[in-house]
Amino acid sequence: MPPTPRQAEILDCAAELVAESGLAQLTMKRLAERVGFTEPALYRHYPGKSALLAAMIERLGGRLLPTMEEIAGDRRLTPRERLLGMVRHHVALLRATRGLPILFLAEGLASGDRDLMASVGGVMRRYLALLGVVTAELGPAGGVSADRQALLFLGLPAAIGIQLRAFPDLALSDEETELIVQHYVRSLTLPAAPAPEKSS
Amino acid sequence: MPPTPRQAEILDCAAELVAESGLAQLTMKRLAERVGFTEPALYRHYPGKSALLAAMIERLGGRLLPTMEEIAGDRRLTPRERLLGMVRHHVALLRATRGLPILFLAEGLASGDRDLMASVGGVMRRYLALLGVVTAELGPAGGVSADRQALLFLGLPAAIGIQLRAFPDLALSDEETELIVQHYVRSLTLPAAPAPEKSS
DNA sequence: TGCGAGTTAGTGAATACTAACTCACTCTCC
DNA sequence: GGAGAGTGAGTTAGTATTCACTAACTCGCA
Repeated sequence: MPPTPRQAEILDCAAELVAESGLAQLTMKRLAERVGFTEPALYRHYPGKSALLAAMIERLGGRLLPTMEEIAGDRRLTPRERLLGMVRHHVALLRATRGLPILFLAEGLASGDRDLMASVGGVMRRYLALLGVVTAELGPAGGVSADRQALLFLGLPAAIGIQLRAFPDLALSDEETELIVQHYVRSLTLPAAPAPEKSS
Repeated sequence: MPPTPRQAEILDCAAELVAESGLAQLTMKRLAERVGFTEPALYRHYPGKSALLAAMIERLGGRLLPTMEEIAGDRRLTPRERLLGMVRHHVALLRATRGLPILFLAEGLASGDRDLMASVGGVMRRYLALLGVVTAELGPAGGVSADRQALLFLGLPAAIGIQLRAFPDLALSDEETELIVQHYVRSLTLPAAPAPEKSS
């Protein structure tokens, strides 16, 4: 069930509003104004706000997951290359959407809304599973099992997302971003690293 | 201005409520019930909700920053050891509070509330500055400048926080956590890593 | 007696959602 | 081809709920 043209227009406006001023500013009234008609008209296109949010998340997932699956399954690439490609794509999506995914996650965490967290969590779990498939090929590193390592590759996108929304003054250029992504994935996929000195 | 005993009691209950069911569930009414009296009585102790939230954040900062400063300034330790200690302490605080810091960050991001984001951002900036002091001693790594590297050490706590609140079923033991922290800091502080193969 | 710390009862604003209506457009039947 | 029914998509006006916050009171106590 792909969105109708009108639904797509609504989703576009909703994403704009959220990118501009956060999810709390996405009220049905403000969204209707942005689209250019009145509040009750929105309910002709979506049965309620949670359906609207779910559609937004599904749309984001559609921009994230298929490419992820493609990269994760590309056996011409080494596991390291695949992880690099996956993190790169995730970060690129974050930057292109001004941190939209992390805003949905933030809203889910802050509100405790079950449905919302189920939508967001569903996408994230599939993402983590894909990472886990690839880290499994690398094997455990530093005593950390493959599926725990997958969590680590969530770390950089999370940090980038936080920077985007909370510290826009620390903006990273495309080049800096690419360097950081490479440095990050490269470092975390080294076959063996020397043990650090014990801390007190 | 340390909190009065009654204020401390209120802050305790507020932290409990948030840990249990998210910041959206922290209403003045529910908080009053939890403390054991009625809503208007709260206003005898805090002039409003934002003052209450600010006090909660300041309290969290008080549990995070002094230890951070101590570790960052301990010149008996190598920079790697200091970073390890700082990340370890941050992660320990997250786990002890069931992800409280990331919930405040999430609320700030989702709500777009200026005052709240100023409180949260203030603590985070001081944290990032301390990390930056230490990464500066390490010098640039993989073409990433010292202050950009500081962002990276936000990545693991962020990932751990997300796991705590969004995927409690993936809970990490203390031992696993310590291994992950060590692996993470160790990997990201290697003096030089071989370049990864270029991805298409 | 004055004050700190509670109470009851209530206000106003914001929000998701709804009821009932209008109106243009299309399809059908003659 | 045109009258009439049905429908999709908008409108105005309103409801119920939830929230932070307040006014005005009570009560125990130094």
